[in-house]
Amino acid sequence: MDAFYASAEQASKPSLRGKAVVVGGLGPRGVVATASYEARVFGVNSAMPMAQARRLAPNAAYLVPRFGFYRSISEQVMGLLRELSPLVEPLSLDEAFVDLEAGGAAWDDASARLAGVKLRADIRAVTGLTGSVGLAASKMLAKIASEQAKPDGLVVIEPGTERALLGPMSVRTLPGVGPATGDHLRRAGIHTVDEIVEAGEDELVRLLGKAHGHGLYAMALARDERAVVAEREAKSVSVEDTYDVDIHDRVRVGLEVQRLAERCVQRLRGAGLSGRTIVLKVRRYDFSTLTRSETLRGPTDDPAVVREAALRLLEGVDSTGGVRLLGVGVSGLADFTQEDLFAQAAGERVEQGVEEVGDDETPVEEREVVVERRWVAGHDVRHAEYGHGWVQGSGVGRVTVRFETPDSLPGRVRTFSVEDPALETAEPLPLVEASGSHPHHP
DNA sequence: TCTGGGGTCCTAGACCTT
DNA sequence: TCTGAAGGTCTAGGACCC
Repeated sequence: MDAFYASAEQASKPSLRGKAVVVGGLGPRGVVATASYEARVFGVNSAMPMAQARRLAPNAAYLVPRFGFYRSISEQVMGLLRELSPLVEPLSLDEAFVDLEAGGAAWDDASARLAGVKLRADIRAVTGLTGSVGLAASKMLAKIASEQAKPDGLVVIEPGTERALLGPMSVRTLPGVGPATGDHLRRAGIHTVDEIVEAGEDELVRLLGKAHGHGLYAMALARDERAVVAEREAKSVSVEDTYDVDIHDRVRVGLEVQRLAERCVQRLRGAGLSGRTIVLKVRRYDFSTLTRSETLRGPTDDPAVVREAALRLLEGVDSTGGVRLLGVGVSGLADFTQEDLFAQAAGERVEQGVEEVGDDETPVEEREVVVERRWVAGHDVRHAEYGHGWVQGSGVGRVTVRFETPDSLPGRVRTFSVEDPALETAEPLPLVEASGSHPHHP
């Protein structure tokens, strides 16, 4: 999908169409998740600090991501892909590999191109958004083709033309070559894919190590046999928070770690999983990051067990100077808690009050805070009189709403008291009229 | 410029077992 | 019994990806 989050927001909010839109974290330490093509003109790009984006494009619309909304669109698109083949490998909400041959949807150049053209039309019809398609004989090349196809295009890499196409490209084009490896290669005088081939496999292994060296050399020769794998199982579950200002108070750090542990377990349980290895992640004031992990005797999904493990790990971490990020993760996953009978028994004892004296501390997040209704910029609302709209901004007791829907003209703005009883939060509206949402072909 | 959140994979050393 | 090779597991860190 092209500039997915930003495009979804533009489709949902007519007044933003054709305008620079930046989606990402709005806090002082936020980064850009997606910039609309209009915003990219100003030099705004993914992963850029929000502060920098605001300097480059002060008049862009800045929005927080609405993952639930994007997920619902993503599911529609993935559904279209699964009609082409059972072998669909999602990479993220907005990207996936499809093995067209396995699905019988394509067997040669012409049929593949046809499938791609039709897919793009279907995506457009079902979601109202544009997607780009790259067609090639391997994952690596399909990915490169789709990059070239963006925005709103289709690119085929014809069999036999791969090496010539790849040769002059930057090493950074190849999957697995990021900033560090790119620098490493550059220092060795290797800038292009052709120069990787010239350097030879042994030299690459010497430079980058076994796995990476062999892998990259194969990629440079356009050799990529990786299969499209549907339904990859998760290997870890983690949550992390970056704080607006560094935390110095050790007690506060401990409380945050407990909160994160609870959230992590919620996600773990939600997925019907348990895990054996607990990981604590700490990013310090100077951005240095360290992890500490502990492997239990068996998998657990018990919040108390994960919380205690995380706190034990924290004891071995020096946080003087302050902490900017904390994270808790669980890996070594198993389906549910099959072999955790001992821990379960221990947990039951705890619940019966046999163990653990003096643990009357309420977990932080349980303490109900009396929140006034919060109007989140970018989120949908409904007003009793004016209908559906979205929050453009709020502050000092007022909230500004723009009244428009995906199929309306750009709407006008009104301001209300944050207490206005006529105003309520609302779900995002579908981008395309539900009726003809799925064009079925004869 | 000052760096999110959720993941995956690889490496390498320590330690243990065979 | 000693020694070494080989392999597994645990831990920490780094690179990369979207």
